[in-house]
Amino acid sequence: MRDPTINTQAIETNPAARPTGTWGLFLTVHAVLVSVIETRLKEARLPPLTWYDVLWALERAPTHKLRMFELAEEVVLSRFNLSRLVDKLEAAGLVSRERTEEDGRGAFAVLTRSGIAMRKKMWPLYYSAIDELFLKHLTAQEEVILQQALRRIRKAAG
Amino acid sequence: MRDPTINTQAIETNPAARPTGTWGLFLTVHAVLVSVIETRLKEARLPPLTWYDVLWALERAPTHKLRMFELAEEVVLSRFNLSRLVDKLEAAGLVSRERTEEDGRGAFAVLTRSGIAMRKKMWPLYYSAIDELFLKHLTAQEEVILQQALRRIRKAAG
DNA sequence: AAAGATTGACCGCTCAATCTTT
DNA sequence: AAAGATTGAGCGGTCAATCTTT
Repeated sequence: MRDPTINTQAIETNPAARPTGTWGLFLTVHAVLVSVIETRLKEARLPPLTWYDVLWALERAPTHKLRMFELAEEVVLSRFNLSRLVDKLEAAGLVSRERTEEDGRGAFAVLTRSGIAMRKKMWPLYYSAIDELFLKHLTAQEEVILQQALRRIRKAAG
Repeated sequence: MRDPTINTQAIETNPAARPTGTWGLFLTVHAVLVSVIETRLKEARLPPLTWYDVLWALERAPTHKLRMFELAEEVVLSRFNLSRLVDKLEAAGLVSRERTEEDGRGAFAVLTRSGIAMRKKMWPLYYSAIDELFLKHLTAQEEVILQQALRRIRKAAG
């Protein structure tokens, strides 16, 4: 007997279609919004979202610096090749590297003043895009529900 | 006078933080789930999500074929370089190309039997991942609310 | 000239290999 | 041997230039 939790018939005729289905919508909305935001950042001659991700992770850290492996845990967009991403931020003067004293292997990424300034410069555009494209279309109640659900999903996925 | 709709103070001290905030959670959940699903597909020696996207777009089409520009509209993940993506699917025997008769410029991407078979082969793994990682964590009511909200957001973003 | 599609060049992501220190 | 980080190779995405047909 087949697994009763899965209806094969329905599965084959009604897959995660692009326009229909909650998951399909989730993928589509993500793709569209990120694309629009990246375009706006580019038009304003500002760095991409991945840079913001790193800058903000460092700014949240107590001393504005993190070990590379700690930074990798905080950053979700492009967790790999962090070394090279930090290379670029360093070349742009937004972060600097610091070798650790206690552990010869270790390296810190440290936020510079320019880095703080850049994140603050990016934020208004980023925030207004999030607000206009995303938050404005949710009622307060919907936002609470969505946030709870997303937290649950994230926790379950590890 | 400053734009009263934007509270600069709040903005600077409470940006779209990674762990906090609905938008940050949205980004994180997307990144984590897509990553897990891609890993599972790879482990099962199945093609990536972008291929599924194309295959399913063609399968939805009445005659299992679409003009390239039509396909570009249906597909959301990687809308650009569709030519090369179709190259790969063609090399794998999952789609074939057909020149149009009425318009010498035109080209169709046509789903092959192997293409249909491959989508059907991918779907159970894909579906069970969606179910386990995403749908299972939403109540029926939450899913309805989420779907409505996402539709609204998508419509507004064009 | 404009539409439809392909190609070339560049950049970013991903993974495995490497190097250093513990 | 294992942890921390960097480097090299290859793949995939992005944009502009190109080619053909209308």
